[in-house]
Amino acid sequence: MPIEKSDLLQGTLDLLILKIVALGPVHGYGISQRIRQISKEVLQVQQGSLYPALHRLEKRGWLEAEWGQSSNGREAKFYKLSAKGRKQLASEESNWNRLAGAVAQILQTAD
Amino acid sequence: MPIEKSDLLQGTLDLLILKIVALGPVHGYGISQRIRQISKEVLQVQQGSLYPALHRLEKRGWLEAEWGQSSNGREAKFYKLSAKGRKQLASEESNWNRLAGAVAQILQTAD
DNA sequence: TACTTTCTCCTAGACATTCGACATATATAC
DNA sequence: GTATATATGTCGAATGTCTAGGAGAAAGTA
Repeated sequence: MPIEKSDLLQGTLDLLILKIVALGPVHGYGISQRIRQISKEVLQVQQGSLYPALHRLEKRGWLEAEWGQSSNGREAKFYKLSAKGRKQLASEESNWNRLAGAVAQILQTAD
Repeated sequence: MPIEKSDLLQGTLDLLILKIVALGPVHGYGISQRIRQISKEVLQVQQGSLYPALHRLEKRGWLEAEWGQSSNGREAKFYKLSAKGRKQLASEESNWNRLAGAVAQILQTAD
């Protein structure tokens, strides 16, 4: 019964989405599945977080959306990275490394 | 001129504070200094984040506070970890490792 | 046929956290 | 006497995430 903490590290959702989309066009539902799979069920995006995030990223010009057909013939909105999005991803990735590295430093202070 | 992103990874502030306090009694101002120093200026806690966080952690019973004198003779509120706080730190630390590891996995997906 | 699950999109409201700006006071250095 | 560093705090706005809903179409099961 230990309370399971949140399914994400706050503030990393945009980064995760950009990274997944960078691998090739995907629809929203597919993004959430891939995040779960690649992270071996550790990370999990709720739909109420996912779709607002996608709209946010699209509005900022980092993602471009287009309706198409998913692998089983259903309508789905596919996202791909824009040039701006690629830059943003690089920036967020290095920022993550900087900050996560710094947190690691603090956690490693001998005690 | 690239916009400097935030000074913290959202959601890690409690963990950082607990970890610093675990090293020995400190006052709030000292906590923010140590976080900055150990992280080599990468992480920085704003006062508007720090004090509410300290009160929050105290209210939850993870920190205990006591007024005393800082090294230069001024009044300062010193915090130390409670037993509950030690457990919480352990839990947050392992949670961080889990989640940060999962993020790393996603960032390492070959592309 | 009817029922359930899976896939796919979406929004609204509540909640917690963080930030920027402000307010206050003492000690030290110039 | 004026500025800087030390020290604590509050308030309001902005942001992001979650819970809890709603919707429909396809596919699998009874």
